[in-house]
Amino acid sequence: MTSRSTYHHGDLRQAVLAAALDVIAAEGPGALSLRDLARRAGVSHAAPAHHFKDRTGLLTAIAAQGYELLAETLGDAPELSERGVRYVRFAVAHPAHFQVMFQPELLRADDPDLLAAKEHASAELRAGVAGLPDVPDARTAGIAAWSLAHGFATLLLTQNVTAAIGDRDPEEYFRSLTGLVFTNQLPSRGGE
Amino acid sequence: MTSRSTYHHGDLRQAVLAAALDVIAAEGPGALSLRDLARRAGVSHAAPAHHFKDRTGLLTAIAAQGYELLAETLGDAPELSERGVRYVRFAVAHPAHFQVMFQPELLRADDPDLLAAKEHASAELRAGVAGLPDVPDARTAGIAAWSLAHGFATLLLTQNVTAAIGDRDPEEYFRSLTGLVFTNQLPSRGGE
DNA sequence: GGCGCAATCTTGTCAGTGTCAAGTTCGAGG
DNA sequence: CCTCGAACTTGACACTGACAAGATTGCGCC
Repeated sequence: MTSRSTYHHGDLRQAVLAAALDVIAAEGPGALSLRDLARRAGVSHAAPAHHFKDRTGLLTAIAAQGYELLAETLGDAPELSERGVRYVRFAVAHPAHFQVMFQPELLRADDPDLLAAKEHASAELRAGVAGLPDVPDARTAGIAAWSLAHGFATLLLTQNVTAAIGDRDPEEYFRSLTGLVFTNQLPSRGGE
Repeated sequence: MTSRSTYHHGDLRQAVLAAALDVIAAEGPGALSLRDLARRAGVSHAAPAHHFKDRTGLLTAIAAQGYELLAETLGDAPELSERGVRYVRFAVAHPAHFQVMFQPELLRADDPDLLAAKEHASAELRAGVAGLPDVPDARTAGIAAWSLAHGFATLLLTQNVTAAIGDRDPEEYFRSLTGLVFTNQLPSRGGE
């Protein structure tokens, strides 16, 4: 893998993407170095740039791939709370993608592939609240659900709830979270 | 400000911190350059290192300051939902701090100041769910509330809900979110 | 089959960065 | 006044992203 007889690598794009995901998952996007990725793939220092143009280009490609994966993961989940679980599942399964997707400064916001993938995932998210009964403001409800899932996923990946969930499965724990919320066991302003 | 007669700057630490916050808020932590901060303060390129040791040291100092500011902002809020609003308020008022606080790879996790500040803020968060009536699992309820607030704050700062809230005040919008959640207007699994 | 061409990869270079080491300036406390 | 340590400077080194120009290769098309 590191040595190669042919002049052309054959699948450099995929190799660089995979290596980048490893680095990001382990040390964050800031530790990403195009030259290091080139070394890992056994090519010259400028080879990756040919496929991604930029460091920003690489990160944008990762984000786009992430939105596609998210859309896939959400897939055809039957109802809203299950979509939340799927959202958490995605974050756990693809932490590097998740991290990059939500740091706009790292990305080329007007990239066509990114926009298309984002819209794709966005449609899946919206579908979750589309047929909800007796909800006055479906859009706000959707954002509430998104906030809950996104917040939990973020806190999970940043090691901020590891102590609380112990060795329980994150998805399962999130199910109990939604259970609490959806059955109104969180009191409001003094039981209003 | 850029020119200075004395050999000593006088307040370099604060100057660098302030400049760093500007840069981070505008272009993210990745755009941070110690040499650039030195230029802005009108000192030599290695001067900032004397106060923060590292790039990591600077970011750790920012995160610690952030947790102290968060603890202050949460302050003596009366009840849980109001603490959520305060949490969002903090994120909007101090976006640079917020961003850095939740990127562990950027920080020196064992820094004493950081740990102390984090514990300080954590205590404030816990206080919000301390005296909740008739909640079986207060810890889980706290994480649910934290997830909701944190998720909304993150989505807000990453421009993912700007379209939805329009020109409304983020805090006010979040209040309506918690309203939805706490009054159980989000249906569960088909009305179970 | 082989020719040309464009995609892929290499080599070389430049400015910019973080970090370390060693020297310089300054001010406070004895 | 003098010393000593904190604050800052100067210089250096390895590393990085980006660009330009050249080498190599596989593939389509005649």
